[in-house]
Amino acid sequence: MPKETYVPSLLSLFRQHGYDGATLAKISEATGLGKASLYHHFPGGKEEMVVSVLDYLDHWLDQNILQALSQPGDPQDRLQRMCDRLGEVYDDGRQPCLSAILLLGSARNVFHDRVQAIYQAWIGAIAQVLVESGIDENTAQQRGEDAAIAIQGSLILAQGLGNPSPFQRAMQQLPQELLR
Amino acid sequence: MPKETYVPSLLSLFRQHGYDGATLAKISEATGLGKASLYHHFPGGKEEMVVSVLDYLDHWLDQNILQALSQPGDPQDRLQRMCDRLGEVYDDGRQPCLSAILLLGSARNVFHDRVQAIYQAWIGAIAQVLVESGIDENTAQQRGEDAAIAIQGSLILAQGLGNPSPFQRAMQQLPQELLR
DNA sequence: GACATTATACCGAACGAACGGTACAGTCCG
DNA sequence: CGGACTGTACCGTTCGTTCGGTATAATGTC
Repeated sequence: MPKETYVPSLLSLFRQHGYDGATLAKISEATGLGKASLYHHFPGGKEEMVVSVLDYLDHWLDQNILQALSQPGDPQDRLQRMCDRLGEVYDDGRQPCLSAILLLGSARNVFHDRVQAIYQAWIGAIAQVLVESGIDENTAQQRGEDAAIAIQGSLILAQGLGNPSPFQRAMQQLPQELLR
Repeated sequence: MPKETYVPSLLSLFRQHGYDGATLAKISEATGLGKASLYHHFPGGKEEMVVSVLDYLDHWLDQNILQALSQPGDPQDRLQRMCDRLGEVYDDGRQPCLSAILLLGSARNVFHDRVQAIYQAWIGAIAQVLVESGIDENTAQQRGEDAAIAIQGSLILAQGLGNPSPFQRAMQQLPQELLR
Protein backbone atom coordinates (compact mmCIF):
# COMPACT_ATOMS: atom_id res chain seq x y z
CA MET A 1 0.00 0.00 0.00
CA PRO A 2 1.16 3.55 -0.73
CA LYS A 3 2.39 5.56 2.18
CA GLU A 4 -0.50 8.02 2.06
CA THR A 5 -2.65 5.20 3.39
CA TYR A 6 -1.04 5.52 6.78
CA VAL A 7 -1.14 9.29 7.14
CA PRO A 8 -4.58 9.42 8.82
CA SER A 9 -3.42 6.89 11.43
CA LEU A 10 -0.31 8.95 11.97
CA LEU A 11 -2.32 12.13 12.36
CA SER A 12 -4.54 10.55 14.94
CA LEU A 13 -1.57 9.12 16.81
CA PHE A 14 0.39 12.35 16.93
CA ARG A 15 -2.71 14.16 18.11
CA GLN A 16 -3.18 11.66 20.90
CA HIS A 17 0.38 11.33 22.12
CA GLY A 18 2.32 14.30 20.80
CA TYR A 19 5.58 14.03 18.90
CA ASP A 20 7.72 12.54 21.66
CA GLY A 21 4.91 10.41 23.01
CA ALA A 22 4.22 8.81 19.65
CA THR A 23 6.92 6.15 19.80
CA LEU A 24 7.84 3.94 16.87
CA ALA A 25 6.34 1.03 18.78
CA LYS A 26 2.96 2.79 18.99
CA ILE A 27 3.20 3.95 15.40
CA SER A 28 3.93 0.40 14.34
CA GLU A 29 0.93 -0.86 16.24
CA ALA A 30 -1.39 1.87 14.97
CA THR A 31 -0.45 1.44 11.31
CA GLY A 32 -0.09 -2.32 11.43
CA LEU A 33 3.33 -1.91 9.85
CA GLY A 34 6.60 -3.21 11.24
CA LYS A 35 9.20 -0.63 12.17
CA ALA A 36 11.33 -1.55 9.19
CA SER A 37 8.36 -1.11 6.86
CA LEU A 38 7.75 2.32 8.29
CA TYR A 39 11.27 3.23 7.25
CA HIS A 40 10.53 1.98 3.77
CA HIS A 41 7.72 4.48 3.39
CA PHE A 42 9.27 7.22 5.48
CA PRO A 43 13.06 7.01 5.08
CA GLY A 44 13.38 10.18 7.12
CA GLY A 45 11.89 8.48 10.17
CA LYS A 46 9.51 10.13 12.59
CA GLU A 47 10.29 13.56 11.29
CA GLU A 48 9.27 12.63 7.77
CA MET A 49 6.10 11.07 9.12
CA VAL A 50 5.13 14.37 10.68
CA VAL A 51 6.03 16.20 7.50
CA SER A 52 3.72 13.87 5.59
CA VAL A 53 0.96 14.60 8.07
CA LEU A 54 1.58 18.32 7.67
CA ASP A 55 1.41 17.93 3.88
CA TYR A 56 -1.89 16.17 4.34
CA LEU A 57 -3.08 18.96 6.62
CA ASP A 58 -2.00 21.61 4.13
CA HIS A 59 -4.08 19.87 1.52
CA TRP A 60 -7.02 19.52 3.87
CA LEU A 61 -6.83 23.19 4.81
CA ASP A 62 -6.78 24.11 1.15
CA GLN A 63 -9.64 21.86 0.12
CA ASN A 64 -11.89 22.61 3.05
CA ILE A 65 -11.16 25.83 4.90
CA LEU A 66 -9.58 28.03 2.25
CA GLN A 67 -11.95 26.81 -0.43
CA ALA A 68 -15.03 27.32 1.75
CA LEU A 69 -13.86 30.83 2.55
CA SER A 70 -12.94 31.89 -0.96
CA GLN A 71 -16.03 30.81 -2.84
CA PRO A 72 -18.56 33.54 -3.62
CA GLY A 73 -21.62 34.18 -1.51
CA ASP A 74 -22.68 35.73 1.76
CA PRO A 75 -19.63 36.27 4.02
CA GLN A 76 -21.43 34.97 7.09
CA ASP A 77 -22.36 31.77 5.26
CA ARG A 78 -18.76 31.27 4.19
CA LEU A 79 -17.52 31.72 7.74
CA GLN A 80 -20.23 29.39 8.95
CA ARG A 81 -19.07 26.72 6.51
CA MET A 82 -15.55 27.07 7.88
CA CYS A 83 -16.85 26.54 11.39
CA ASP A 84 -18.76 23.47 10.27
CA ARG A 85 -15.62 21.98 8.79
CA LEU A 86 -13.68 22.78 11.94
CA GLY A 87 -16.32 21.04 13.99
CA GLU A 88 -15.70 17.95 11.90
CA VAL A 89 -11.90 17.80 12.21
CA TYR A 90 -11.89 18.57 15.89
CA ASP A 91 -14.81 16.23 16.55
CA ASP A 92 -16.80 19.13 18.04
CA GLY A 93 -14.00 19.97 20.42
CA ARG A 94 -13.09 16.51 21.64
CA GLN A 95 -9.89 16.29 19.61
CA PRO A 96 -6.89 18.57 20.06
CA CYS A 97 -5.14 20.52 17.32
CA LEU A 98 -1.96 19.01 15.91
CA SER A 99 -0.36 22.31 15.09
CA ALA A 100 -0.70 23.42 18.71
CA ILE A 101 0.79 20.12 19.85
CA LEU A 102 3.76 20.52 17.55
CA LEU A 103 4.18 24.08 18.78
CA LEU A 104 4.22 23.25 22.46
CA GLY A 105 6.10 19.96 22.41
CA SER A 106 9.82 19.50 22.16
CA ALA A 107 9.53 19.43 18.36
CA ARG A 108 8.83 23.14 18.23
CA ASN A 109 11.99 24.15 16.44
CA VAL A 110 11.72 21.43 13.84
CA PHE A 111 8.23 22.19 12.58
CA HIS A 112 7.72 25.80 13.54
CA ASP A 113 8.05 27.15 10.02
CA ARG A 114 5.46 24.77 8.64
CA VAL A 115 3.02 25.53 11.42
CA GLN A 116 3.58 29.24 11.02
CA ALA A 117 2.75 29.00 7.33
CA ILE A 118 -0.48 27.19 8.12
CA TYR A 119 -1.59 29.85 10.59
CA GLN A 120 -0.69 32.65 8.23
CA ALA A 121 -2.61 31.15 5.31
CA TRP A 122 -5.60 30.51 7.50
CA ILE A 123 -5.70 33.95 9.10
CA GLY A 124 -5.13 35.57 5.74
CA ALA A 125 -8.08 33.75 4.19
CA ILE A 126 -10.40 34.80 6.99
CA ALA A 127 -9.19 38.38 6.74
CA GLN A 128 -9.87 38.30 3.00
CA VAL A 129 -13.53 37.44 3.62
CA LEU A 130 -13.83 40.34 6.03
CA VAL A 131 -12.19 42.75 3.64
CA GLU A 132 -14.65 41.71 0.95
CA SER A 133 -17.49 42.52 3.31
CA GLY A 134 -16.21 46.06 3.78
CA ILE A 135 -13.96 45.81 6.82
CA ASP A 136 -10.67 47.66 6.54
CA GLU A 137 -7.47 45.72 6.03
CA ASN A 138 -5.95 46.16 9.50
CA THR A 139 -9.11 45.33 11.39
CA ALA A 140 -9.69 42.33 9.14
CA GLN A 141 -6.22 40.98 9.90
CA GLN A 142 -6.80 41.43 13.62
CA ARG A 143 -10.18 39.71 13.42
CA GLY A 144 -8.54 36.86 11.56
CA GLU A 145 -6.14 36.51 14.44
CA ASP A 146 -9.05 36.71 16.85
CA ALA A 147 -10.65 33.80 15.03
CA ALA A 148 -7.50 31.71 15.38
CA ILE A 149 -7.31 32.68 19.04
CA ALA A 150 -10.90 31.65 19.67
CA ILE A 151 -10.43 28.32 17.94
CA GLN A 152 -7.12 27.38 19.53
CA GLY A 153 -8.09 28.73 22.93
CA SER A 154 -11.43 26.98 23.04
CA LEU A 155 -9.79 23.71 22.01
CA ILE A 156 -7.29 24.04 24.85
CA LEU A 157 -10.02 24.84 27.31
CA ALA A 158 -12.16 21.97 26.08
CA GLN A 159 -9.23 19.66 26.71
CA GLY A 160 -8.51 21.22 30.08
CA LEU A 161 -12.04 21.08 31.36
CA GLY A 162 -12.67 17.69 29.80
CA ASN A 163 -15.74 19.21 28.21
CA PRO A 164 -16.14 20.17 24.54
CA SER A 165 -18.76 22.87 25.14
CA PRO A 166 -16.37 25.85 25.13
CA PHE A 167 -15.35 24.92 21.60
CA GLN A 168 -18.93 24.40 20.48
CA ARG A 169 -19.97 27.75 21.89
CA ALA A 170 -17.01 29.46 20.27
CA MET A 171 -17.86 27.96 16.87
CA GLN A 172 -21.44 29.07 17.26
CA GLN A 173 -20.52 32.65 18.06
CA LEU A 174 -17.60 33.05 15.69
CA PRO A 175 -19.25 34.04 12.37
CA GLN A 176 -21.27 36.94 13.75
CA GLU A 177 -18.47 37.98 16.10
CA LEU A 178 -16.13 38.41 13.15
CA LEU A 179 -18.63 40.47 11.15
CA ARG A 180 -19.75 42.54 14.14
CA MET B 1 19.22 23.68 49.64
CA PRO B 2 15.51 22.94 49.95
CA LYS B 3 13.85 21.42 46.95
CA GLU B 4 11.69 24.50 46.33
CA THR B 5 14.86 26.20 45.16
CA TYR B 6 14.85 24.15 41.98
CA VAL B 7 11.18 24.50 41.09
CA PRO B 8 11.60 27.65 39.00
CA SER B 9 14.30 25.97 36.93
CA LEU B 10 12.02 22.98 36.50
CA LEU B 11 9.12 25.17 35.45
CA SER B 12 11.21 26.89 32.85
CA LEU B 13 12.54 23.58 31.58
CA PHE B 14 9.14 21.91 31.26
CA ARG B 15 7.83 24.98 29.50
CA GLN B 16 10.67 24.83 27.02
CA HIS B 17 10.76 21.11 26.30
CA GLY B 18 7.47 19.62 27.46
CA TYR B 19 7.20 16.63 29.76
CA ASP B 20 8.74 14.02 27.49
CA GLY B 21 11.31 16.39 26.11
CA ALA B 22 12.59 17.38 29.54
CA THR B 23 14.98 14.50 30.05
CA LEU B 24 16.77 13.86 33.32
CA ALA B 25 20.01 14.84 31.64
CA LYS B 26 18.58 18.27 30.80
CA ILE B 27 16.98 18.59 34.22
CA SER B 28 20.29 17.76 35.81
CA GLU B 29 22.02 20.37 33.73
CA ALA B 30 19.39 23.06 34.32
CA THR B 31 19.29 22.60 38.09
CA GLY B 32 23.00 21.92 38.48
CA LEU B 33 22.06 18.83 40.46
CA GLY B 34 23.25 15.29 39.81
CA LYS B 35 20.69 12.58 39.29
CA ALA B 36 21.20 11.26 42.79
CA SER B 37 20.47 14.67 44.26
CA LEU B 38 17.39 15.05 42.10
CA TYR B 39 16.08 11.74 43.40
CA HIS B 40 16.93 12.80 46.92
CA HIS B 41 14.69 15.87 46.59
CA PHE B 42 12.10 14.25 44.32
CA PRO B 43 11.89 10.55 45.18
CA GLY B 44 8.96 10.23 42.80
CA GLY B 45 11.12 11.16 39.84
CA LYS B 46 10.00 13.30 36.95
CA GLU B 47 6.36 12.99 37.87
CA GLU B 48 6.97 14.39 41.34
CA MET B 49 8.97 17.21 39.82
CA VAL B 50 5.99 18.23 37.72
CA VAL B 51 3.71 17.91 40.74
CA SER B 52 6.00 20.28 42.64
CA VAL B 53 5.86 22.71 39.77
CA LEU B 54 2.07 22.48 39.77
CA ASP B 55 2.04 23.12 43.52
CA TYR B 56 4.17 26.15 42.89
CA LEU B 57 1.80 27.27 40.14
CA ASP B 58 -1.22 26.76 42.41
CA HIS B 59 0.44 29.00 44.94
CA TRP B 60 1.34 31.57 42.35
CA LEU B 61 -2.19 31.59 40.98
CA ASP B 62 -3.53 32.09 44.48
CA GLN B 63 -1.11 34.85 45.45
CA ASN B 64 -1.28 36.75 42.19
CA ILE B 65 -4.34 36.10 40.05
CA LEU B 66 -6.96 35.07 42.57
CA GLN B 67 -5.82 37.65 45.09
CA ALA B 68 -5.73 40.45 42.53
CA LEU B 69 -9.24 39.52 41.44
CA SER B 70 -10.79 39.16 44.88
CA GLN B 71 -9.58 42.33 46.49
CA PRO B 72 -12.08 45.21 46.65
CA GLY B 73 -12.16 48.03 44.17
CA ASP B 74 -13.18 48.78 40.62
CA PRO B 75 -13.79 45.54 38.67
CA GLN B 76 -11.98 46.80 35.61
CA ASP B 77 -8.93 47.66 37.71
CA ARG B 78 -8.94 44.19 39.24
CA LEU B 79 -9.11 42.55 35.82
CA GLN B 80 -6.38 44.87 34.61
CA ARG B 81 -4.16 43.77 37.48
CA MET B 82 -4.73 40.15 36.48
CA CYS B 83 -3.66 40.94 32.94
CA ASP B 84 -0.55 42.70 34.21
CA ARG B 85 0.41 39.64 36.22
CA LEU B 86 -0.23 37.40 33.23
CA GLY B 87 2.01 39.58 31.14
CA GLU B 88 4.75 38.94 33.65
CA VAL B 89 4.53 35.13 33.78
CA TYR B 90 4.18 34.75 30.07
CA ASP B 91 6.89 37.34 29.38
CA ASP B 92 4.40 39.37 27.33
CA GLY B 93 3.55 36.38 25.19
CA ARG B 94 7.00 35.03 24.54
CA GLN B 95 6.66 32.10 26.92
CA PRO B 96 4.14 29.26 26.55
CA CYS B 97 1.72 28.08 29.20
CA LEU B 98 2.72 24.97 31.13
CA SER B 99 -0.83 23.79 31.72
CA ALA B 100 -1.46 23.78 27.99
CA ILE B 101 1.76 21.86 27.44
CA LEU B 102 0.80 19.24 30.00
CA LEU B 103 -2.61 19.01 28.39
CA LEU B 104 -1.38 18.40 24.87
CA GLY B 105 1.63 16.22 25.52
CA SER B 106 1.67 12.54 26.35
CA ALA B 107 1.38 13.42 30.05
CA ARG B 108 -2.25 14.43 29.61
CA ASN B 109 -3.75 11.57 31.60
CA VAL B 110 -1.32 11.93 34.47
CA PHE B 111 -1.87 15.62 35.21
CA HIS B 112 -5.26 16.33 33.74
CA ASP B 113 -7.03 16.58 37.08
CA ARG B 114 -4.57 19.10 38.45
CA VAL B 115 -4.76 21.22 35.32
CA GLN B 116 -8.53 21.05 35.31
CA ALA B 117 -8.63 22.32 38.88
CA ILE B 118 -6.40 25.25 37.96
CA TYR B 119 -8.63 26.28 35.07
CA GLN B 120 -11.77 25.95 37.14
CA ALA B 121 -10.41 28.07 39.99
CA TRP B 122 -9.22 30.68 37.57
CA ILE B 123 -12.41 30.90 35.55
CA GLY B 124 -14.47 30.92 38.74
CA ALA B 125 -12.53 33.86 40.14
CA ILE B 126 -12.99 35.88 36.98
CA ALA B 127 -16.70 35.07 36.93
CA GLN B 128 -16.95 36.20 40.54
CA VAL B 129 -15.65 39.66 39.61
CA LEU B 130 -18.19 39.92 36.84
CA VAL B 131 -21.03 38.82 39.09
CA GLU B 132 -20.04 41.49 41.58
CA SER B 133 -20.27 44.09 38.85
CA GLY B 134 -23.86 43.08 38.10
CA ILE B 135 -23.50 40.47 35.37
CA ASP B 136 -25.71 37.42 35.79
CA GLU B 137 -24.19 34.14 36.90
CA ASN B 138 -24.39 32.24 33.62
CA THR B 139 -23.03 35.05 31.49
CA ALA B 140 -20.26 35.62 34.02
CA GLN B 141 -19.21 31.98 33.83
CA GLN B 142 -19.18 32.12 30.03
CA ARG B 143 -17.14 35.31 30.07
CA GLY B 144 -14.72 33.66 32.46
CA GLU B 145 -14.30 30.89 29.92
CA ASP B 146 -13.91 33.49 27.20
CA ALA B 147 -11.07 35.02 29.18
CA ALA B 148 -9.31 31.67 29.44
CA ILE B 149 -9.87 31.11 25.72
CA ALA B 150 -8.40 34.49 24.84
CA ILE B 151 -5.35 33.93 27.02
CA GLN B 152 -4.60 30.39 25.94
CA GLY B 153 -5.45 31.05 22.31
CA SER B 154 -3.37 34.16 22.04
CA LEU B 155 -0.42 32.37 23.64
CA ILE B 156 -0.68 29.59 21.08
CA LEU B 157 -0.91 32.05 18.25
CA ALA B 158 2.02 34.06 19.59
CA GLN B 159 4.07 30.86 19.59
CA GLY B 160 2.81 29.87 16.15
CA LEU B 161 3.47 33.19 14.50
CA GLY B 162 6.71 33.69 16.40
CA ASN B 163 5.38 37.07 17.42
CA PRO B 164 4.06 38.01 20.87
CA SER B 165 1.74 40.77 19.66
CA PRO B 166 -1.46 38.68 19.56
CA PHE B 167 -1.06 38.03 23.27
CA GLN B 168 -0.29 41.65 24.03
CA ARG B 169 -3.32 42.83 22.12
CA ALA B 170 -5.52 40.25 23.83
CA MET B 171 -4.34 41.37 27.26
CA GLN B 172 -4.99 44.96 26.34
CA GLN B 173 -8.54 44.30 25.22
CA LEU B 174 -9.51 41.74 27.82
CA PRO B 175 -10.69 43.89 30.77
CA GLN B 176 -13.18 45.97 28.82
CA GLU B 177 -14.25 43.02 26.69
CA LEU B 178 -15.24 41.11 29.81
CA LEU B 179 -17.25 44.01 31.24
CA ARG B 180 -18.83 44.91 27.92
C1' DG C 1 4.81 -17.75 -23.78
C1' DA C 2 9.13 -18.31 -20.93
C1' DC C 3 12.53 -16.33 -18.37
C1' DA C 4 15.41 -12.91 -16.15
C1' DT C 5 15.25 -8.41 -13.99
C1' DT C 6 13.55 -4.79 -11.30
C1' DA C 7 10.55 -2.21 -8.20
C1' DT C 8 7.61 -2.21 -4.40
C1' DA C 9 6.11 -3.66 -0.01
C1' DC C 10 7.09 -5.72 3.98
C1' DC C 11 9.39 -7.94 8.19
C1' DG C 12 12.50 -10.21 12.16
C1' DA C 13 16.31 -9.23 14.46
C1' DA C 14 19.54 -6.49 16.05
C1' DC C 15 22.11 -1.96 16.72
C1' DG C 16 24.10 1.86 19.68
C1' DA C 17 22.44 5.51 22.31
C1' DA C 18 19.70 7.44 25.58
C1' DC C 19 16.11 6.85 28.68
C1' DG C 20 14.38 6.96 33.78
C1' DG C 21 15.90 5.22 37.84
C1' DT C 22 18.95 2.96 41.66
C1' DA C 23 23.01 1.39 44.79
C1' DC C 24 26.48 2.78 47.27
C1' DA C 25 30.33 4.92 49.06
C1' DG C 26 31.54 8.76 50.33
C1' DT C 27 31.53 14.09 51.85
C1' DC C 28 29.88 17.96 54.10
C1' DC C 29 28.28 20.15 58.27
C1' DG C 30 25.78 20.97 62.63
C1' DC D 1 28.57 11.01 65.80
C1' DG D 2 24.46 11.37 62.45
C1' DG D 3 21.71 12.99 59.00
C1' DA D 4 21.48 15.65 54.72
C1' DC D 5 23.35 15.66 50.52
C1' DT D 6 26.09 14.27 46.28
C1' DG D 7 29.35 11.89 42.54
C1' DT D 8 29.99 7.80 40.21
C1' DA D 9 29.00 3.85 38.36
C1' DC D 10 25.57 1.09 37.00
C1' DC D 11 20.82 -1.23 36.16
C1' DG D 12 17.14 -2.84 32.84
C1' DT D 13 14.31 -0.90 29.33
C1' DT D 14 13.04 1.49 25.47
C1' DC D 15 14.23 4.69 22.12
C1' DG D 16 14.85 5.64 16.92
C1' DT D 17 17.16 3.46 13.44
C1' DT D 18 19.38 0.05 10.29
C1' DC D 19 20.57 -4.42 8.28
C1' DG D 20 19.73 -8.31 5.59
C1' DG D 21 16.50 -10.54 3.48
C1' DT D 22 11.69 -12.43 1.55
C1' DA D 23 7.31 -12.32 -1.09
C1' DT D 24 4.81 -10.46 -4.88
C1' DA D 25 3.83 -8.25 -8.86
C1' DA D 26 5.13 -5.53 -12.71
C1' DT D 27 8.32 -4.91 -16.60
C1' DG D 28 11.56 -5.94 -20.05
C1' DT D 29 13.74 -9.39 -23.42
C1' DC D 30 13.97 -13.01 -26.54
